[in-house]
Amino acid sequence: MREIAPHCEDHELHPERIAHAGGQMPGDADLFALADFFKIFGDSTRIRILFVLYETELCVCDIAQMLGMNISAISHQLRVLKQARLVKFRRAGKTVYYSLADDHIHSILAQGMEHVLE
Amino acid sequence: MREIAPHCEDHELHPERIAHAGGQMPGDADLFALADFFKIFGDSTRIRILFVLYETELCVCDIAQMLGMNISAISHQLRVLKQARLVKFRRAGKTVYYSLADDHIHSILAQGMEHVLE
DNA sequence: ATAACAATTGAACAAGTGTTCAATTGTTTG
DNA sequence: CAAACAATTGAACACTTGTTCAATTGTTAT
Repeated sequence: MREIAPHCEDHELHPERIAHAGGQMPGDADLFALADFFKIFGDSTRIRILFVLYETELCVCDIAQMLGMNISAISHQLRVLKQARLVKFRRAGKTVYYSLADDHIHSILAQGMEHVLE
Repeated sequence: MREIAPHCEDHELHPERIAHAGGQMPGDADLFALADFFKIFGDSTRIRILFVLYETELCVCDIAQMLGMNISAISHQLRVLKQARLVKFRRAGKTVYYSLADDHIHSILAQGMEHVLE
């Protein structure tokens, strides 16, 4: 028997505010999707990968060298970024070139960085 | 003796691209700060808290009730949001009211949600 | 001062996550 | 076909993180 929010069970403290806040909220599914979306950006390795791809496409090897990490680690993170559709790729012979998926990603990175720098 | 990016040590694959990509990159400190910033949004409980606060201020008890979680869990997450300056608060007697720190937070949430919904 | 209530805090636990190492896939060249 | 190289994958590990429970702080009212 698990107790949840025990203090407020009987007397809602601010029912009118709760009604207002809950009025036009996104659904739970969308909220979870949003958290998952931000989660991708919440890792320094992935952020650094996204920024080295900000202006040009690069192969896995290039990225690994620029970040001073081994290729396997980069490849694992590229897979995450790929699945989240933040990067796209094209194969040219043995080499695979990665780049940002679309301009939306640029603007999200830019806005986030703007907030951090202020 | 740890090996890093073993394949590309001698022959950089795309030195001109690397120079281009690394040209006007943010410094490492800013990149790590940005990752930490996004990390805050990357949890469904925190995202839901931010959204119930989107239009109105609420006390801890209200939030706990709306999210169906106990007060302690909410309070812990509010501390994280407080430290990251995503929410502000005011005390009124025994009750503490939380609200979004500034309009910047609204726009980041809105832009993120817009991306998820498309 | 004592009681009651909102909220915070700390410790502990379970669950999730990023990196490494080794092995494997896919592609090109001799 | 075999060798070489870019990249991917899986398993294991250490590390981080969110929630819970219990105890504590801060405020108000009797």
